[in-house]
This record gives sequence, structure tokens and C-alpha cells, in this order.
Amino acid sequence: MSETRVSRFELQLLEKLWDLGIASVREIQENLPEKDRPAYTTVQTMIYRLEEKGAVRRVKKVGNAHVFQAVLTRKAVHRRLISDLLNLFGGSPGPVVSHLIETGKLTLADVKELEKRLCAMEEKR
Amino acid sequence: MSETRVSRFELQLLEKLWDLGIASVREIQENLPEKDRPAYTTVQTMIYRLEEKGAVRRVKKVGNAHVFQAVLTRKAVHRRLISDLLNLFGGSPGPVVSHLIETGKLTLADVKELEKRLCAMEEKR
DNA sequence: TCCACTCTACTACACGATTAGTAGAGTTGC
DNA sequence: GCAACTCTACTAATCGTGTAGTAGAGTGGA
Repeated sequence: MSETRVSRFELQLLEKLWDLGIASVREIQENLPEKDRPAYTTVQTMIYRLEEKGAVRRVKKVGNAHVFQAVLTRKAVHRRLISDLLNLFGGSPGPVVSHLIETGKLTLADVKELEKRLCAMEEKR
Repeated sequence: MSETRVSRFELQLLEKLWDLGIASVREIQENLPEKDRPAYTTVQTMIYRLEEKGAVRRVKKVGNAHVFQAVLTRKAVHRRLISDLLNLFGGSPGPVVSHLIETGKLTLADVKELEKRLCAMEEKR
């Protein structure tokens, strides 16, 4: 099930669906950033493809329009993206963490927070 | 320069080149895992494409075979892959770090080590 | 009812990645 | 020198993604 891979654009559409809960093609399309917004039928095609992949499904009809809902959860898809990346590095998180630090994305405060969470988990075990 | 994007397979070839230093198409191909090893000409085509992208270059000839070398560094390519992923999440490292912890890839020891590094950097500033 | 509008379902095309075959040039051992 | 082999350079097919057009079915207000 969760071996489904989504492309950048597909992810963008899924994010809209996750935000909106359920939505028609029109609603999804109009929620995309105005800049370089793709044509209605482009979005439609991609939603159809996501449907074929089992990533979204039709839940009802409003007027003559289908209303869609995401089947995959945001979390599952993110997990997939991240573990794909890690696998490129042989599954080791080293390069990723190094990068986060070097670019300043990960601050000392973040790490202290992290440590707290890990300690808590440790104790639960 | 470093806006060059490499696909999964291209990355695999580059990894071989980074490991070998310089290598012919034949050497690269024979260093790929036996399972599902692609045909010689498949590897050749991909190397040519990497050459067009400026990711590798010919350094010499041995017999009638070209010998290639990576132009991009491993680090630069990894950096690119990671920041692409982060951008999918709006640049925030939160989801990535959460994932690392949930899957146990990041241990308390790792994080303590991290903290040390960050403290050191802090002091330098 | 009927016109204007919306949406679907289908088709099509371009491009990059992946896959590999083939003709012919180059190389090497004998 | 020549036969066997290797490598190059080119060609080509296929697949996924992104892009969008079009015909016709469906809907809703006057």
C-alpha cells in the first residue's frame, strides 16, 4: 500500500486535499498558487492518475462534479519520501543531519528539544 | 553549477565513480550489483548523459576506452538531494527529524553528539 | 424547455529517465 | 596481417510526469 510513490506535483495536490479534507478538481485547482497555476484539465488528469494509484478516491458527487478525498495520509507519504532519501545514502542519517546543521536549519534549541523527547521515550521503555 | 539534478540511477553511477576515482564504462558497469545489473550500453548511455549535464568528464583513454571522472562532488550532490526534499516540506526540518527519531535512526547518543558540535559552533561565533 | 455553463472522459504531445540494439571503428594477440 | 574482441556513437522503444485540448454528457436558471 504505502509503497506508492508520488511526484512533486502530485504531492502538491495531495497537500491541498489534506488541507481541504474533501474537494473537487475545481477546488483543488483554485487553491493552487496563482503563479503558474496549471490548467483545470491538467489538475484533473493528475487527480485521475492519483486515483489509479489508489492515492485518492471519489467520495461523492456535487452537481455533476466528483468530490475526492486522499486515501494516503500525509504522514505516510512524508515517511515514504524521507525513507527514500535515506536509502540513497544507505539508510544512514549522517549526511542528512550534517546538512541540516550546516545550513543552520537545525539550531541548538531544536536539538535540546529533541533530546528531551528522546529521553522521555527512553524512560517509557 | 550545482543546480544539476541527478536521478536515482545516475546517483548510483556517480557513487561508483566517487569510489573508484576514475573509471571506464566497463568498470562502472561491472561494479554495479549483479542483481538486475543493466546492460553495458545502458550504463554507457547514462554516462554520456551525465557528461552532457556536466556531471562527469572524460579524463583519458585506455586502449580504445574512455576513462571518466566525476565533476560534481559527492557532497554537493547529496546537499542538493537533501535540500530538494526539505523544500517539499516548506524547508522545515521538523518532519525529517521526526521521522529519523520514530524509526530509531537517530539515537540519544547521536543527538548528544550533535549538541556538542552545535555548542562548539556557537562558541566560535 | 432550452441555453449557457461546468465537468467528465478521452486523447495527445513533449520531455526526461531507463532500457538496449547495432554498425562500424579501434585494439590486440598470434 | 588478420581474426576475435571491445568500445564508441548512434538509434530507438518504453514509461512516468506534466501539460492541455476537445467532444459530449450533465446541470441549473430563466
